[in-house]
Amino acid sequence: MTASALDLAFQALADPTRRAMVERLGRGPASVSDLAEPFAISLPGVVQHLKILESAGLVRSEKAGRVRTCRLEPQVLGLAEQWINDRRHDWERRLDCLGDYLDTLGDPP
Amino acid sequence: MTASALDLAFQALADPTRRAMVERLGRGPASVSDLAEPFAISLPGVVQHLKILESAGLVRSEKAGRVRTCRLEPQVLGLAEQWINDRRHDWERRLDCLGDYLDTLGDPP
DNA sequence: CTGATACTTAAGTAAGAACTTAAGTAATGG
DNA sequence: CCATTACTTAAGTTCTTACTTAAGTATCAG
Repeated sequence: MTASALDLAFQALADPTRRAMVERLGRGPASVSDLAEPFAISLPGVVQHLKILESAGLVRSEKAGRVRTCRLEPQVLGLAEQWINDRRHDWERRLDCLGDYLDTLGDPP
Repeated sequence: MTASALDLAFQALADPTRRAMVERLGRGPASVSDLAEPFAISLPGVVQHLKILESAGLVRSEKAGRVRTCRLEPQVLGLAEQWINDRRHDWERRLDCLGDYLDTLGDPP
């Protein structure tokens, strides 16, 4: 099953380590070692998380010399935000309609 | 590892079947059978998805007679949206600072 | 009462996720 | 050069997830 952009984005954000990495990258670019520093896990573990973030399109990285520099890529974050926003709007619109309906009941001709 | 509210929310939203269920519930309450109808999976499969949505706090359900009615619970959706929003704001603020810095370079006294 | 309907419970399986350790390679600083 | 530093690759383990089928238990309609 080829996962959609939203599948990959939400899946990537579901892990606390990966969310912390995204939080770090929100404050500016970082090397792999920088990203790894706050965590108690091995470096290959961090790199695996990074790969998941990259294949979700949330992060981009490039290597210069022996240092790989990672940066946040905000578009996909926007896509996820938009999906949630749409759901909430659906829900709010429904409450409005219900309100209108209740108004008609309490407001006879 | 006890998962946080955001872990549970993003994990729940990472599955396309569950997102479709949330989309459906955004348009109004539904029974378990209603929710199951669009999908090619078994009813117990649907109920398992529903449990995940409920324990993430995204959906609430109650049983009347033999029918369980499910509704969207928008607060946790708001929590997830807020987290994403915060990351984007961090990122945008950084670009602003960079812009200011570049302005000072191009604007000598 | 009886047979459908609407779930519910239990148990099993196959694939995926999140690590690990061990052993690389490839730049750099001295 | 040569030892660090900064990753990279490979492979193995364990836990979780997303299903499945089979066999329940309450309702409700006639």
